[in-house]
Amino acid sequence: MSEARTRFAPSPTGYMHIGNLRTALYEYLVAKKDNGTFILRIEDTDQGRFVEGAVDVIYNTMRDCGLKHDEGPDVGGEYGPYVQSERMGMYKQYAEQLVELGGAHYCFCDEARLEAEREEKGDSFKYDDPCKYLTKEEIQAKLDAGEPYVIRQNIDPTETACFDDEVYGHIEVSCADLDEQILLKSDGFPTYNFANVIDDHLMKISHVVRGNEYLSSTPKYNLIYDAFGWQKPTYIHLPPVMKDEFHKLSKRNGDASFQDLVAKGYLPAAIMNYIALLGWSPADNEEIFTLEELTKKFDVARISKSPSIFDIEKLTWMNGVYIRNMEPEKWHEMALPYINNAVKGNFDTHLIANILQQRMNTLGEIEEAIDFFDELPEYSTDLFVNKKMKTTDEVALTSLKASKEMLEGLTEYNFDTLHEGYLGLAGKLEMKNGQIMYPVRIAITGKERTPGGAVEISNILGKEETIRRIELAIKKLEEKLG
RNA sequence: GGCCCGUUGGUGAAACGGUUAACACAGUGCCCUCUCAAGGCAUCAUUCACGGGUUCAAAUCCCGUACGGGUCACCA
Repeated sequence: MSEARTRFAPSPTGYMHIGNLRTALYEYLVAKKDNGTFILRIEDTDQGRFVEGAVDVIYNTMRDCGLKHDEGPDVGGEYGPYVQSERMGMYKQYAEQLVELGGAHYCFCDEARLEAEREEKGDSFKYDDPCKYLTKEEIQAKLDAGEPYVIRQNIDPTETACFDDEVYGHIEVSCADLDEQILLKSDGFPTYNFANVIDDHLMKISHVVRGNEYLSSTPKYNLIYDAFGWQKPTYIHLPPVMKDEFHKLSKRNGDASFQDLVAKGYLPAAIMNYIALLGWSPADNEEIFTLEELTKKFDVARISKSPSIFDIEKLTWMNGVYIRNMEPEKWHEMALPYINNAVKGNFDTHLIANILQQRMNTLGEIEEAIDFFDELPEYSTDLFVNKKMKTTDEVALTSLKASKEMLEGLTEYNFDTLHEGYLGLAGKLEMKNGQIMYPVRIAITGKERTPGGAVEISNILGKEETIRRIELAIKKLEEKLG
């Protein structure tokens, strides 16, 4: 048996849905698990939806996610072209061949009339095409007369169609419930379903991995494979990714796409890790893994059948795990643009990155967290009063004055001397650490909550600025206390 | 409406006839602590949509019901 070949076949719409991306991931995993081939095929035949630059979005997303395809429009391969619009000429002959083989027939019915009939009969409409019963001569005559036609699938209503899905198991339907759908349109181009079957066959796709909305049309696909005498692929249908109990995740509803998440400061690796867990679970309890580890762990048998709801909270947590696990240098590099955006002053960005790494869940949280460095925000002296820290205005004033003095006396100004200095003060004044540190931190940041404490932030701000801000706070408190 | 699929806590989920129904996120409480995080500990489903059945034994098998989703285009 040859290796697995899977394909990801997105339409270039300009963004990547999370659900689509998960499908791509699973397709990649199914192939790679087996040392197989992962193929990218662009399905761009929906002219109405054509968007400039959309194909690049697909390439970029896949590259960012580490989903490297082995064959595709940009990398080539022996089963091209990999862009559907470049394949349009090749389907007609297959449709005609299918007619020869008895799997389809010419249909000359008027589209408008059919539409009206459909309208009239409503939901229960099932078309019994009179053209099926045309004789060979009648058909030839119409063809010769240049009558417009479509090619429609033949389905014997007395048969039963079944297949075994790797996820959903045995599926069986009566052919009487299946529509004889159009395979080749009157313009000579294929319908999506037909093109799919032909492309998958020609590209030797061994495992068709796709959303479960295709579950009910799969028997029809199989009938086509059978009529051609082609080998049917293994089917792996996936449960949908939902936004809530009732709705699928979709861009139409304004739900987050991959690009949106990245823009909010989520890491591609974390996104991939998270979505791998939507509809699949590992045999052990590990939840954090690289694509490579995932490839080893992945097992189609553990894909679930029921829909799963996309939970941004868990993704956020997981993204934080990725940030915390990062090499400090790497994190600095990644956070730098955000830091530079929020802080223009001449501060040590490595130190800033350090205090952020243990606290940020997304890159998007950075700017707000460090907005006090450039300029001390307006703040109320009420902040100095904190019950848990056992601080009052008076306590704050005392410790700030002492801190100022201590700072001015420092010859070496770094984390260690600051730490020692502030703690020494607490000892000397017989105050709790918090009674010194808390007021100082408020004074130098003007914020109730900050990444990092008094020592860390004093160190980053530098001696002069720290003292200046403390003096300001002293003045404020003295004014207040009279 | 016909057909197909699904249903374990707020969320992702494990369990594949016998467990006190894992684990993770979120929540709650405590600890640690110079704030916030991070980290540590604890807590959070007498119950697996509901009703029958099979079995010594059912979340797990069978049948119904309810609810939800999908699909029935010369769209992809």
